[in-house]
Amino acid sequence: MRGRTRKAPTEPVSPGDPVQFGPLEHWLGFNLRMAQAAAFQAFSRLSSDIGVQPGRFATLTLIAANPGITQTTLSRANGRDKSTLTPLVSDLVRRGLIRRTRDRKDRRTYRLTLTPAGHRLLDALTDCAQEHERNLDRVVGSDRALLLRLLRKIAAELE
Amino acid sequence: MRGRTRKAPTEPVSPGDPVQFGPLEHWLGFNLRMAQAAAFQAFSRLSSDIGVQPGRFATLTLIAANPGITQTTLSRANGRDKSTLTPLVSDLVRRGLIRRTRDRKDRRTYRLTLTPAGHRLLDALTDCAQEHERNLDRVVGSDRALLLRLLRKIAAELE
DNA sequence: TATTGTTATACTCTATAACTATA
DNA sequence: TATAGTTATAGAGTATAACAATA
Repeated sequence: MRGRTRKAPTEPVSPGDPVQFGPLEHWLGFNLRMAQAAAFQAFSRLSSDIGVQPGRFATLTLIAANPGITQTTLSRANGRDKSTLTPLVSDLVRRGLIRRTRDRKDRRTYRLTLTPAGHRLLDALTDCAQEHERNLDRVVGSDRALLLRLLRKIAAELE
Repeated sequence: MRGRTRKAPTEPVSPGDPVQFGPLEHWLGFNLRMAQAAAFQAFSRLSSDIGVQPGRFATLTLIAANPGITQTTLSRANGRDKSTLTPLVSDLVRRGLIRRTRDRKDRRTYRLTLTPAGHRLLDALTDCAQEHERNLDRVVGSDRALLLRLLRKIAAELE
């Protein structure tokens, strides 16, 4: 098996030479990574003047869709440890985008909601996301629904 | 537009409650990220006993497919700065997986090749990747070719 | 005892800028 | 001057473990 994709050692690859991607080219895993990276960068460019990193977008959207959500629930919803949320939440509070209020019944938990400023910023980010989606639609055309279904299936079944 | 996805503030979301994903659910960008993360984690699990991080895989494959490639060419091939390659290459050399040899004509550049141990390790990783691809194939079924084409198109056209 | 959130710490991946050695 | 690679440094993003407050 070894050597399948090797060029002869007498043809070293120099800057400017075309690069062979070998078996990577045919793998879904690799192309999923490349497509995701390209899409994320494109969205970052679109939202660069909003003043909040694109990584905050999902967090703000989840708080908007689940007002009063707790930090632990929120961290589970996007599959990260609760400790990763502490600095993120502090940052969003400091910017005046979200509000943390203690639960009356259970004084261990905080309830998260968006402030009016948070809603305005999320609306701006959502506009970017819609423009981004229109760009993606232009690329995938009529296969959009199928692509969405396949991506969801991958996320669900590879748990 | 604001409030489209908000629940009434009288129903706070507690741990255990179902979480609303709001508009995220319908966006290709978000689902691309979720699918990629799930696929990467699945591959990490499969390759966990090989003793090299899955992120090294693309680097090793590119060196195998382009023996004698220089660090600058390699860094461009996967879209990262050349400085990010220095510690990565040092690590792979220290593990005896790749060889760095100075070019005779241009003594500024190094030529990278896999060692026999590097080829053996890449073969093992490739076996994992093939198993991973079979798992993905089982998820996407007969839509594999279309999915691959769409992912490539996204990566290419969103540059 | 168990859970919520915080803190301390560390690791990966990435970037920019200034540097060296060669060209 | 320009290029290949290194170094120093920094910033996201993530994780684990130990902890305080509360249940």
